[in-house]
Amino acid sequence: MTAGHGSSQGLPALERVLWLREEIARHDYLYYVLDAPQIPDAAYDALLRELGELEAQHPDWIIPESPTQRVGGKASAEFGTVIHTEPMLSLANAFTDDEVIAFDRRVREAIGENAPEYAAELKFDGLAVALRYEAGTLVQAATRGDGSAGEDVTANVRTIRAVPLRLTVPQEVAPLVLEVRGEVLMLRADFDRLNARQRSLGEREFVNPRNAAAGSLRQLDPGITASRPLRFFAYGIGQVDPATGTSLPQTHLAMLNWLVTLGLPVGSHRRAIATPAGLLEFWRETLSQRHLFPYEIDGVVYKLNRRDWQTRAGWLARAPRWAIAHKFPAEEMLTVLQDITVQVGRTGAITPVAKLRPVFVGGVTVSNATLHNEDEILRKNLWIGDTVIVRRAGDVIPEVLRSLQQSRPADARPFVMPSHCPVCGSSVEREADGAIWRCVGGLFCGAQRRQALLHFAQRRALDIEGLGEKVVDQLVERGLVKTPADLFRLTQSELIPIFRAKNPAEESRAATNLLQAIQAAKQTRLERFVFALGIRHVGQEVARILAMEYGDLDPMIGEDWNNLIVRKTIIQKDNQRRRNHGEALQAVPLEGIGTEIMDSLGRFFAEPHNLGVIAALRASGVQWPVQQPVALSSVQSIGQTGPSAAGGETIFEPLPLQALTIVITGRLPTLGRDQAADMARAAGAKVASSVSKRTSWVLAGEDAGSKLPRAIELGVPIIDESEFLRRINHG
DNA sequence: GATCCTCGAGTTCC
DNA sequence: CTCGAGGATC
Repeated sequence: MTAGHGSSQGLPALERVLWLREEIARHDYLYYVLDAPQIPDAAYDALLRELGELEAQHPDWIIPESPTQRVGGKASAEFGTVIHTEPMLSLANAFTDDEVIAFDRRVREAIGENAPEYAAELKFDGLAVALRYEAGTLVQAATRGDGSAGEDVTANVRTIRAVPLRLTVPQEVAPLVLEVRGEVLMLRADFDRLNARQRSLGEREFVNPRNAAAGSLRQLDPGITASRPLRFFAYGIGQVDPATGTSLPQTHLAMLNWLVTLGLPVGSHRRAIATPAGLLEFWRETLSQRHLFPYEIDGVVYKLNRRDWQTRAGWLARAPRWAIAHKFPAEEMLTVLQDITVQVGRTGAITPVAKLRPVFVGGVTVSNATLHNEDEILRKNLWIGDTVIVRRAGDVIPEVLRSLQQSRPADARPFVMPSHCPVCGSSVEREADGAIWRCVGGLFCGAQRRQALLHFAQRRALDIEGLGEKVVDQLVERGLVKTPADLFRLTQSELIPIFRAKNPAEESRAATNLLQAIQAAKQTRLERFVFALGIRHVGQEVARILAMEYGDLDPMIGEDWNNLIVRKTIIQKDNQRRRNHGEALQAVPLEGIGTEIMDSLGRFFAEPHNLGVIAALRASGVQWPVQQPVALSSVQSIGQTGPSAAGGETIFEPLPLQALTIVITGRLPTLGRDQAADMARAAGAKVASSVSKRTSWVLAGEDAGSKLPRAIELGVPIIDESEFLRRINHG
């Protein structure tokens, strides 16, 4: 009879707790993995409640893997960073049958096998995450981030009931380390219910299940995540310990089956396919069933099934060569073209814009779409009032494809290009055979002045942080700013009313910040300044060439541009002759800058108003380091025809990327794209903006666009950032 | 004059 | 990202 209180009552209770935990995990498995629940939700909730009550009586029995511990955890100030030991790669995309057939051909060539088998599965439209299990217990969850490092979302992922906190194998035989990769998403039905709840609470609704899932997973308070109905589906593995690695299933599909046995949900629509025709058939079949799946999918994925062949096929920059995502076509929707308005751009270009009855397409609501120019409207035969087909081209920009002529209403009317600028009333003109109408108002036109200011302040120009559309509109409206030079005369008291806020301290802080940003922008570089001026045909590239060749602004202003046009034309004609005769060529001034651009420069610098603005800017303290003019044109390729540099007193150390032309695409893991471009140029390379057969190689990062398939098509080598850095450092 | 390669300019939604 | 147009070359 000694103190039996704890043990006599405790032991059966402990057994009950252990049994409840196992039972709940079993029902989670039945529900989320096998999609075959055996008990009603109410019975499941009763089990969970009973467990909670027992644990409340015996807090020392609580373990982190208990299903009651999914909810809760405390909110954090920010997410930690997780480095992915094995980078989380993205997949190359295919949009057409031909691209899939080309993929199959490349795979067969790469592995030297004629009839490889593929695993075909769904491409979930959610967020990629990596789950790390150690000895069978979930220890960490991370988002993909940029592929090499993501955010630590462990507390949030633990609340997702489809994610097992323990793998369903005895601890002794569980893998030491197993990183499971998959997608977190929200079912369409759950999404609808969540939005209904948000509506009734007066909270903001989510635009689509993907955004809802992303927003829910990135909550700093895991309690909120717990209240959101998230799901998880595994589709692959990342890091594993060496022992597990050697005993993994041999094929991708077998590995997915193995993940199921570990208690992980895997999409059920998957199969082995032997031929490219079979892949295309799978795609068509899945597309036709798209709306039967309870979640959103944006395509299907094909992977080489045998894992040893995957290794043999290898990796290409940041995507595996042995897998491809075959995307579904952009969704097309019908809506009404309610009106066509026009916008006035920086150069006065009048651009017609379609005003659409808002339509939900490709995951967002679209109400505007550019129509490019008048000819485009005529070509597509669009009338105001027409029913039109809209889609999101690529993955972002809305596009009006065509109108349904048969349903044109009686009161439909054609678009008429306005004869006068809608903003300033100046006349609107179009060059002889140009496609674009322009307002001739120049800086008299408010729209052009506004755009000129925005251009001046933009990141690639003087980079004035905080000077965006709203502020510029206010400044122009209040008559505080007419030219860029006026920006540097602004005072604190003038700015305060612009940042009208409830709290006066906020106002003055915002004003101070803007003044500081303007102050900081005074110290700039010549190429930025020349670009910022907004001279017609002078973009970043031309501004760079000019800055290099002239070293300072005054020689540009002083240049006799009309004369240079004539001189350059003569030299080019003469070079033409020399080329035919095999003679050495003369250096051409300002390579890449022809008659039109020079004419534009000449007219800009001849305008007293422009010179006045430039003078005022410099007087306000805008300055740049003056460089030694570099005669770019004299060192470029023309000298190579003969053995010219024979005598050789001056031996130039060749730069590591000398004479290469490279193209940069996608998001690089550590470098900014501009940063990488500067490094490449410093190393002697030319950085081009599009891929051609003359491109030496393409530096590709995450989410590379159309340049990557183009590079593959042209057989241009593709490298990633680390290889890029190696080449820069070691030549 | 034709062709290929680039760059400039404009753009949507959150 | 896409289209239009400038520039170089044959």
